[in-house]
Amino acid sequence: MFRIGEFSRIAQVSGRLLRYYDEIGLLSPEFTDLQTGYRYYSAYQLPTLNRILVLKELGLSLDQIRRLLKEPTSTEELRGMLALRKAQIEQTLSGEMTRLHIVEARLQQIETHGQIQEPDVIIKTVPAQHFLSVRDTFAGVDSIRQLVQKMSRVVPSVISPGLLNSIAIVIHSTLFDPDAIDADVGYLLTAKAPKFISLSEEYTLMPSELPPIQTTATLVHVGRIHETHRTYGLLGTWLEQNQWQISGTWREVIMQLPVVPEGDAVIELQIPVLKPNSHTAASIALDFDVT
Amino acid sequence: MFRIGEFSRIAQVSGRLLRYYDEIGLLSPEFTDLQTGYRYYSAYQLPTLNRILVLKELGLSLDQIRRLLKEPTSTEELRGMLALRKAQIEQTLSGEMTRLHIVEARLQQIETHGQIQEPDVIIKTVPAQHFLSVRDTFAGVDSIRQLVQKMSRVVPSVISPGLLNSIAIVIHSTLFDPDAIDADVGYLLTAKAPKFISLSEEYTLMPSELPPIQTTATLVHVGRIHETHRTYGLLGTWLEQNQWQISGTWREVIMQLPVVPEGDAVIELQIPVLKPNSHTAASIALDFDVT
DNA sequence: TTGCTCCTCACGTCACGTGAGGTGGC
DNA sequence: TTGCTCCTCACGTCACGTGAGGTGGC
Repeated sequence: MFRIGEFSRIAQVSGRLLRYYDEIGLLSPEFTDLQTGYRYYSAYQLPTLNRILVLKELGLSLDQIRRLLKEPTSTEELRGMLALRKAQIEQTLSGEMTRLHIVEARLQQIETHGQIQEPDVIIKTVPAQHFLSVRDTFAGVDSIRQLVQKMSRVVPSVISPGLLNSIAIVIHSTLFDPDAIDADVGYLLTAKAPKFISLSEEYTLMPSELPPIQTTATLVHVGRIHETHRTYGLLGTWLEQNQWQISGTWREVIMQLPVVPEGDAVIELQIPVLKPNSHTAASIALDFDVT
Repeated sequence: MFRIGEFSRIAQVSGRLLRYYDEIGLLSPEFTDLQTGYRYYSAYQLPTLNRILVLKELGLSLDQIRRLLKEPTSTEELRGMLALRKAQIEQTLSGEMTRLHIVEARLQQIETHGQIQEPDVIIKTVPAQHFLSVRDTFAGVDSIRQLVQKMSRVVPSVISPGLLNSIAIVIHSTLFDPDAIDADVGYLLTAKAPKFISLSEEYTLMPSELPPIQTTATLVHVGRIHETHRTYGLLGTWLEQNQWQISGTWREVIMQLPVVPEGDAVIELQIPVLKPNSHTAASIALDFDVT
């Protein structure tokens, strides 16, 4: 019989760990003195402790380990647990790989440019949204800007402001011709628009539903409305470097119009993307050996 | 100005997260109504939030991120943080790889043998230890066993039992010849032995210090003392499969002598090992792409 | 006025590490 | 008797998630 200190030294674990395992019923000492509370472990418990440590190393939770030790556990069940665990490891592996790539890219950039100027691109999912917009082929970025300004003045007085979210632009042109931009310009809504709205003789806002996008890369532009091209450039370069494929209709969500006449707007640029297939984590694991 | 709900929807994070970031001073709303406690965020805070999310994605802690955002942070400092982070990622990567290998091996074994019988090998470090032992060339495993029995009867009456740890055997023979085993047999001690001790006319226990071992593979044998060969076999096979290299003098630590005459002993087998070089995590990262 | 949104506690997560303050064992 | 070991709380870790119970805003 060993007291906790000896047993912990033999197994090279902390006493606290042994007490904790006792507390959660994972490994209790063979005998506990009820008077003093002293725990006494037997050498025959060492294999069990070692099994626990090995399974923990594999990344199983203490709860899973307890179940493995308690019941005789069918082979099927074990296979299931291991397969699940394998999938988990592969996931974290692939996540860590991505992270490593990005960290390395940033380090690289510091070396070459001595500067830190990576754009904060966020990949996210956007849900379906109600939209109330005008579609037209605009003669330039500036005419879009003028329409946006006009809407922001007129629409809130026509529609209950509680229904209105941000102003958004959906760009349909696939080739970017600065003199002929096919786009929808309008308001994102919190609920379905009841009907169309005439803004002027020229423009009528029509209700529609924007489809959801599974993965879209977003980058926030802070600056003049008509000067988003630089930010688009950053976003495009980033996508290329991180091997994303552009896949659908671009959107711009205007979070904030300029507060003072020539001030900064805040616009979220959204470009739908896809990740092209490549190696799986499993195929890589085969030729990987640890240092 | 957005209330917390809107802002959280725009950025696709939970309200709780925003409140938490406010609480820890990472990102506070531009304005807080002191009467109601309502938080109001500005669109101009979106880029900051996105920067936080990106840095978090890289695996930096919120504390590191706060420091990055607060001070203008020198390039040097950032380089340091990223380099540290890179090393961390490579470490977890290599750890996960090992885990994946082991999980896969176990799954493989279930497929082929339908059984689970992997030995619970533990890699650990053993510290330097005081030793009091007899060195001899023994004519067989059984004569070692007899000496061990004799010591366990005689020594505790000669030396204060508080000084004694387990009985251990250090095997010097490099080639295993069952009829001529060069070994030290004796007691591990809790403190330096004051002097040598005569056990009989034939044997005198001499004090020494066993050197520490950085990495040693251990496996616990439960069974007859002289039947450790099967357990050695398991340990050897495991080492081979996991590509460890055997590197030094083997040891056996007897945790428990048989309680009844032909009963089971508990013996920890220790084989010093080294990991031969192979790919580094970095070199692998190069040809890895994520699904 | 009725929902909806926001607020502040406060506990839970996971596997222990780290004291504090007190007692048993040789 | 003096150290050394062991004991039981109980808080801390990290980054929030998840209610509970109550209130502001339109």
